[in-house]
Amino acid sequence: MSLESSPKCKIEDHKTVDTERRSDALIEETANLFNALGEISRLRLMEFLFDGPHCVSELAHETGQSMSLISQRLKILHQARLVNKERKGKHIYYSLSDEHIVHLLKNAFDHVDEHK
Amino acid sequence: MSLESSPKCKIEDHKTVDTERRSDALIEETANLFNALGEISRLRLMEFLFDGPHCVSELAHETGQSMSLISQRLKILHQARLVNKERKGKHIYYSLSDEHIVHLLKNAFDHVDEHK
DNA sequence: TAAACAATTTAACATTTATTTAATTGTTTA
DNA sequence: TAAACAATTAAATAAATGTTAAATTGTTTA
Repeated sequence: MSLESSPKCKIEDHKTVDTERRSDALIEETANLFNALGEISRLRLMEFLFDGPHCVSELAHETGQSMSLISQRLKILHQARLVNKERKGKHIYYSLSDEHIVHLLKNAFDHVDEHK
Repeated sequence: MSLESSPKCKIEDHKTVDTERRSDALIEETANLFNALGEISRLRLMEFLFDGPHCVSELAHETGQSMSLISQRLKILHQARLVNKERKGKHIYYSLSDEHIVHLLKNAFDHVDEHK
């Protein structure tokens, strides 16, 4: 932090309410969840999964993109625990992790849609 | 897309449900909202704002970071319509844009907290 | 209106992230 | 078990993003 841009106003100016702060770990994981959703192509993948489970080749086919790309995107969503992964024979099926996530996504879409 | 990694499985393999897709604009704006929340420092700022409106110098003071940095982060949150901005004298007060957003954030924190 | 204060902007740099292509791993089936 | 298929990984590059420091804008007050 530069000294120049440090605020000089008196602490008394501000009524510091000082509500309980969440742990660094919680903030970090939640930021990671949002970050995974914060990219158009990955968010589209999540939207595809509203229908139910899809395998990688299916999503690649539907979006017209390479399996490699889809797989890498799904990996990020999986690491953020936004999707589940289950192998059935040759295919690996991905699905939205739970109803909590479905709710969160629909909420966000609705919010943005209302504010247009 | 490379030809090599293009899926070769037959379309008949996949039961394409083909649910209505959201517009590119809606997906883009929603991704932008999530993206703004998808960074630790910005998410912390949002958490500070649970208390109520805070001005830039206040947030800089509370976080021990430069006003420039805080201002730039708030700008991103503001462009994503996550916070409102109101000048009162020398200070500009930022606040969470609405209850929708408060709800969305608390939801996400709860979800991540449960899955630990 | 000049000085002081609060916030923003700009430009440079460092870091992170997305995409492409090719190689590799794991599973099924002939 | 070899060939075919589905998915993942790795490495290289290109693009986007976060931070720092300095300059600038806008508001108040002496």
